[in-house]
Amino acid sequence: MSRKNQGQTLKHVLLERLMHYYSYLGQRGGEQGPETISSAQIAKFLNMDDTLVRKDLAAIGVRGHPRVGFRTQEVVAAIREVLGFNEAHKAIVVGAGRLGSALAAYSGFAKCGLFVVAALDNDPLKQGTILAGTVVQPMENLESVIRRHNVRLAILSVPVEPAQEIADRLVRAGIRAIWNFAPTAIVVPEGVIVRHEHIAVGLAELAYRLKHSPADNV
Amino acid sequence: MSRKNQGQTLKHVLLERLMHYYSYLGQRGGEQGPETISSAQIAKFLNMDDTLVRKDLAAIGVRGHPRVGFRTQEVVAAIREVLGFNEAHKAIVVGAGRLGSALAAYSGFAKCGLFVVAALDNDPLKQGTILAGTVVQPMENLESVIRRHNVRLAILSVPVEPAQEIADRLVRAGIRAIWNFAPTAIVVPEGVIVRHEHIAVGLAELAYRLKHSPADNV
DNA sequence: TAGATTGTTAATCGATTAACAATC
DNA sequence: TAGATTGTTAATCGATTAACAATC
Repeated sequence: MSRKNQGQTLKHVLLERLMHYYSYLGQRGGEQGPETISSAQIAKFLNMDDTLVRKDLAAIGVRGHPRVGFRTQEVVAAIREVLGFNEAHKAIVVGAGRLGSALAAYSGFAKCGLFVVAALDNDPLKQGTILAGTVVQPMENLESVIRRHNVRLAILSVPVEPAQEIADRLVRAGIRAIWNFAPTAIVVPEGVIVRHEHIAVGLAELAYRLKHSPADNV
Repeated sequence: MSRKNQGQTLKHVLLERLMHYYSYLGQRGGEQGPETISSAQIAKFLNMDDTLVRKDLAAIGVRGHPRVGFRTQEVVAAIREVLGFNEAHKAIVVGAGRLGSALAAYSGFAKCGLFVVAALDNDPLKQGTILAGTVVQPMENLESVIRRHNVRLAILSVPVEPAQEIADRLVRAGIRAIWNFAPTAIVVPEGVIVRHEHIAVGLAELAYRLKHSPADNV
């Protein structure tokens, strides 16, 4: 029952901004916070233009109120609806190394409707340990876990070498989307969603700014 | 000794694309890989327009060769130079939880000139353990470690609650840039660089696409 | 040479911002 | 009411793409 955003596909950058609004509003108090917020307040916090905030919110069907601003709850609800946070997504974490276990245990995902139902690892030492409320399972169980929990999303946090092979296995097992934290590109058939999370990308900006910052004249 | 990019500040999106070129070329073989590459090859892999690749490379002063393409080594060298990967950056990891230790141990940073020289945590159980080749230190040592190693960059991976306070301490101790993995905004004085790495942002795109993917008609 | 590929100008496209009327 | 804030059109700006001449 989407509001008014049928048809057009929302742009990547818009989705990101919506997520920033969402997390700002959450941080600001959510249910208990102020009941309304103006586009200017949001814009100021996120260092952007208030017109753009209004445009974005209009794009997902939220209407503001002159002199009052936007009702926080309406904004939050609309973003959740548009981003699909209302249908609880079950996910498995494949590869329970340091990063994988950090992701499995990350509590912020629940606010976005993401629930890690299982973690798997091929290291016998990790198997059987408790992570995110469940027991770490051997890789052999991959297919059965996916089937049993009807999982559509996999968080891939294995080393580079086995990444592609495991991705293939995930796809064969019916996984519909892969959130890839392995620092390598993986190839999947058309129709399967992949998002490559490239942590070092952030370093490009940091290193560049560090190099060019005024106080840098050694 | 930058090539020809004096004056203008490179845009965020350009920096990101440079990083993507860099990691593609690295993945493709670096030193041992093919000696040249065409803008069309890069563009195809990254799903973009080849003109944009040429524009980007021209912007950082790399010249291609008609009929031949770009010399891989020249491109790599120019990106390293522009992004500041040639001056080795020392970093500390503050908060050696799962995410922090994953970051401290991540081997991909070295290719970008980033070296983690120490990790700190206030958990006595973690103190003294080995991480990234060094001993995890108590938080009391923060200032002395920064001074001793002349560290300018801090990777912040502590819980939300103490994040701001620790950030303040980092700034007072002379840290010039903070790479913030705590899921909360932190405030720093002008002149200090902060990059907030917001992992859940990626989820916005994934959840949205999962919701709107064609095969989703349950 | 012919042809592949670059480099660059001009055209297009889309996103952001400015301006301001509408609203409560 | 007066004034704060939205909603929306028009203007601007910048980024991407198309076209094509230059080059080896």
